[in-house]
Amino acid sequence: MKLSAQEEYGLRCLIHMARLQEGESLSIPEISKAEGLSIPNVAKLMRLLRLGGIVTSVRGQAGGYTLAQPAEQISVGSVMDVLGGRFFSPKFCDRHSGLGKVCTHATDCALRVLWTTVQEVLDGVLRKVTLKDLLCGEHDMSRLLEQASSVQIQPLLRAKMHDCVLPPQV
Amino acid sequence: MKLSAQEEYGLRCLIHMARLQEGESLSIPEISKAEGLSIPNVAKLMRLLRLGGIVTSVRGQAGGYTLAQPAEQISVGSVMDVLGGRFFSPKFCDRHSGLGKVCTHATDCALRVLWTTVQEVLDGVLRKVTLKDLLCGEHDMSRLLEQASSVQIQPLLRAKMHDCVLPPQV
DNA sequence: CCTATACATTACAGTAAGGTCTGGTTGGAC
DNA sequence: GTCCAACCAGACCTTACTGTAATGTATAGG
Repeated sequence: MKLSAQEEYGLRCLIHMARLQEGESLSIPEISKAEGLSIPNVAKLMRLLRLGGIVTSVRGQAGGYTLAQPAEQISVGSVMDVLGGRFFSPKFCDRHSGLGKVCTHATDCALRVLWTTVQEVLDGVLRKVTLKDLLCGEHDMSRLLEQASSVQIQPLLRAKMHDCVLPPQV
Repeated sequence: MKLSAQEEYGLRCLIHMARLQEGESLSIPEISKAEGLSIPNVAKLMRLLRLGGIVTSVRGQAGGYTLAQPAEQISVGSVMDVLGGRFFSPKFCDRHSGLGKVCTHATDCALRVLWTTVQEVLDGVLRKVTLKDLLCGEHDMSRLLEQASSVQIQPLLRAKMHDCVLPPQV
């Protein structure tokens, strides 16, 4: 449950692109120089982001990368999904059932509810912060986060609970 | 930023131990059987938890593991720290400065504020949930999480901001 | 004592992720 | 048409994570 290098570096590259004016673009060497990352590494990150639909590229001598949408419409959450996957995906329980085919707690799992909630809380914060928000300084950033961090996820959880058919408690 | 197998499996083992009565203990083979994990893997997980101070062990024929504290005093957050490390540790920026010695954004980094906030939000949820809470069913769990997920972290953030000496905005 | 049981420790193999390197393709400039 | 900058793609290497194996050590019971 650690922040990964790809997530950090990829977002840093995007921050530079969010500063561009209409019609401008950035090449891989330019991003590399600005961020202090190797050219091959930037190329890989930008490819990932292109495949994820976050940026678009133009080839050729005057080519480069631009954001696929305006900076204020790209959330940090959507970028994180592309760069590092989700904290708790639906496939997680299938892939971690231990030696048996199904998890011991398959029918009634308090952990699963916990992880789902954590995922919702994360989404609540990360989907409210856009690339444009990251352009301001630390100080302005903190103001935005005060709002985003007090997420109300009760309705989401309730809906989820209704889908669960619970066995009788022993 | 994914939930790791160690975090999931380790917590599952602890859930079984939280069900023990005073004076009882669980051996590695017992945990292994209950969770459907291999004996060596359980041994590795329990060793980690012992080194982290979460459980205590007794050797010998009548040995086994017990929780180091009552289940209601062990938070999921403290267990996660032992099993998978923290989401955003202070060392992160040092280790991900790119090719240069210091990060390009060292002086004023909106990302750093974002990650710090995410860490606070995670702690807000995970430190409020204890092993004892995980013993109940999914339904009861969701009630607890409704409270824990509406965290107020503003005071924490404000304090953090005061420590930052910000350069003048351009 | 001696033995069976159970934890402790170290080393190792398989797998996935992060980064690098190389050759290929595209497209504008001259 | 030729050249070159820049993107594109895949293979490759290094590192960390995950799970396994084997050996050592401590305690209870006969």
